[in-house]
Amino acid sequence: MTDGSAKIGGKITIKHVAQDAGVSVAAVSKVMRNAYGVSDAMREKVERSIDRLAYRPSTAARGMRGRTFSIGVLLVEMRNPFLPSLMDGAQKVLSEANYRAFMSVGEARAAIEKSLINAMIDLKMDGVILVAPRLSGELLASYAKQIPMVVIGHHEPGATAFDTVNSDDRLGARMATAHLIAGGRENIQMASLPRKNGDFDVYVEREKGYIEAMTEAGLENRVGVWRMREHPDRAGPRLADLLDLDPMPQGVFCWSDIHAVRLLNEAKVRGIDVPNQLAIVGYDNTPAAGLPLIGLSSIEQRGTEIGRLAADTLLSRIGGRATPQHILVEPELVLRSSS
Amino acid sequence: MTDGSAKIGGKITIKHVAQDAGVSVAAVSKVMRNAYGVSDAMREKVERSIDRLAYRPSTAARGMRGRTFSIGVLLVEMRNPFLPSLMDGAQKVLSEANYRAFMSVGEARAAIEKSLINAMIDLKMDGVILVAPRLSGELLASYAKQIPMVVIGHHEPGATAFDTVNSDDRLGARMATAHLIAGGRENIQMASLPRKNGDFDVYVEREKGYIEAMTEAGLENRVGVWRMREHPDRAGPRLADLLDLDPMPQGVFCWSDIHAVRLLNEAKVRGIDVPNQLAIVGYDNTPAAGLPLIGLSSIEQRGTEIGRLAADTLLSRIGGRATPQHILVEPELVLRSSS
DNA sequence: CACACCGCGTAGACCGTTATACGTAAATCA
DNA sequence: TGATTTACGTATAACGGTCTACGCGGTGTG
Repeated sequence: MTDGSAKIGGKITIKHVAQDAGVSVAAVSKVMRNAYGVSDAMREKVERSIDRLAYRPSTAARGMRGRTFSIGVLLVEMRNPFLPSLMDGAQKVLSEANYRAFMSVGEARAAIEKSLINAMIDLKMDGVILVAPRLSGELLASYAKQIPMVVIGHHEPGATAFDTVNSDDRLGARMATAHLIAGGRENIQMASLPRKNGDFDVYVEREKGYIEAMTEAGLENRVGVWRMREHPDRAGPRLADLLDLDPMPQGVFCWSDIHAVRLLNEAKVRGIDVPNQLAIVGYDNTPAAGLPLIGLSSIEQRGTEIGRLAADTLLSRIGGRATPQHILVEPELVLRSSS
Repeated sequence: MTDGSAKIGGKITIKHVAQDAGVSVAAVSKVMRNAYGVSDAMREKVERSIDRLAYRPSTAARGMRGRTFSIGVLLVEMRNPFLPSLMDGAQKVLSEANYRAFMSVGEARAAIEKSLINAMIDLKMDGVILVAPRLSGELLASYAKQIPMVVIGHHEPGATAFDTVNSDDRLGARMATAHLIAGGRENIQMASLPRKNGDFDVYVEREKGYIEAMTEAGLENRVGVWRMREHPDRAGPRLADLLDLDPMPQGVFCWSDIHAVRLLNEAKVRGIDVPNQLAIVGYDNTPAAGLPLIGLSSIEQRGTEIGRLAADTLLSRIGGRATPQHILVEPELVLRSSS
């Protein structure tokens, strides 16, 4: 009785339900969408049939006219330890609203990102959340015309076609830098990335915060942004070269924990006294930062909160909101032994 | 000419292409599926129209009769650092075959896993890859009847309805244990998990390997499997309690780096001499293991290879293969300072 | 020369749902 | 009581593809 009846004759469809309940197909559809014009008696009949037959509507067919209740999440790349908490927050909101999230990885390459967004549109997903996309703001806007969209990790408060949710990266960087300054340090460098085309990337915003904090402390002439190469085999300065500077910096603010952890390792291996000779603060408060052997001070972005807000924002955009929304989440400085 | 024509009148469909090329809708469909019965002349005409109009077929509509060229990947949870390399391998194969992968997270809860697999079926995805699902083999088999399926991290070589790809976890555990024994140690414990319902989980297989290696060395009476609680707030022994045993183990083989790294940290914090007083070997060779400050010996599963094989297997299953396939990938011991 | 066959292209049913238009009976109003 | 409205169901046209069946002109075969 609980199941088994569904097996014979392949997938069971809305027609079978209609037949079983002795009503029209349209009636069943109405019940499911709880549309206008169904009596309590009919609703009950239909609902009984639905779970007697263990009926599940085909999302694919649904997509041709109505909603699919699925939303796409485009991730830069999977290795970023910031993502799990972000997804936790988003999933919670989405699943409560009966939506399912499907993620894809863009590998930080624009061509792949484009093809994946297209694929999500073609699957008739109801909306997309993009995390730190490489695509230009212009291109994002053009996609946003085709599908409701929220972007995380992309600072473009002027965008009108889509919404954004971000950590207040500038504030976070200021907090980190100010903390290093408060420790009596003056020679403080920032480890960042080579400037790419986009002015909307998070590290750009963090650089601004670093510079602001230095300037406020009257250290504007000590500002130094160290743009390390991203891949070992590319050209450009290495992260570890920071330690060979003469004089060696008293403090380093890293745009990301990924690099901060590596720098901290290198420093300790070289026998540098952290934090007395060199203090380090990272960004993201990744799990590795919290390991006692590492003990890296870092900025907590509150990823779960960001994910939650992004999902909320997307749902309201799907619900019809047309006025853009750009949210900043206040970060937090987590102090450990590295500073 | 390059674009812009597509804008007016909404989404462009197969009809527009047919009209533009001056052929029937069926003809366009044939060209796209490169089905039998199209002349070179027609193929060319149609293809020109397709990219003149920047036409992309609706996956949703396609799903109602044919393939969607999308496959679903169900992940246990996102925090497992083994996943990115796995996905790298799978993505490569899939994208070469013109498939797109969409991931969802089951949060290690059976109910969520079920609902997500259903969602993937309802989206008419062409196949699914499950990573370390919590579902029983029986349930997996019933889903496998509805959709081509490959399971990773689930040792059930007797399964016929679906395929499996796994690291040879038993061998890996033997290698790790044998290495600890070769260092002259006899009191070697294994840190594992509480036994759950499934006998197919990877840690069960790793336990077998550990016991085999101990037995082969004549240490069968020294076998000790330490089942730590999974969450801090649950009942059961803590991981760190291993260090309070009297006598303290000379070596610990951890079923996963996640725990090995924590144990190593705890040991060093307590001032225990690693590896002389206590040697540790983990499993997964996660990025953290490779940090100089950590230096954890670990078993490399070769996730990329596993992902690659899983995708290959799935594609051949989609292609019609009916005979089950169960693949084991040989792991590798990576030695560092912890052992 | 009648016939089967092949290559190419089209017509149209079909997939499973949504949503609009419409019919009918009961309830409300003047 | 006749005229409107209201409530509830159904029929049916989309939606955007796939795929089977078939038509048609040209070739080879007996």
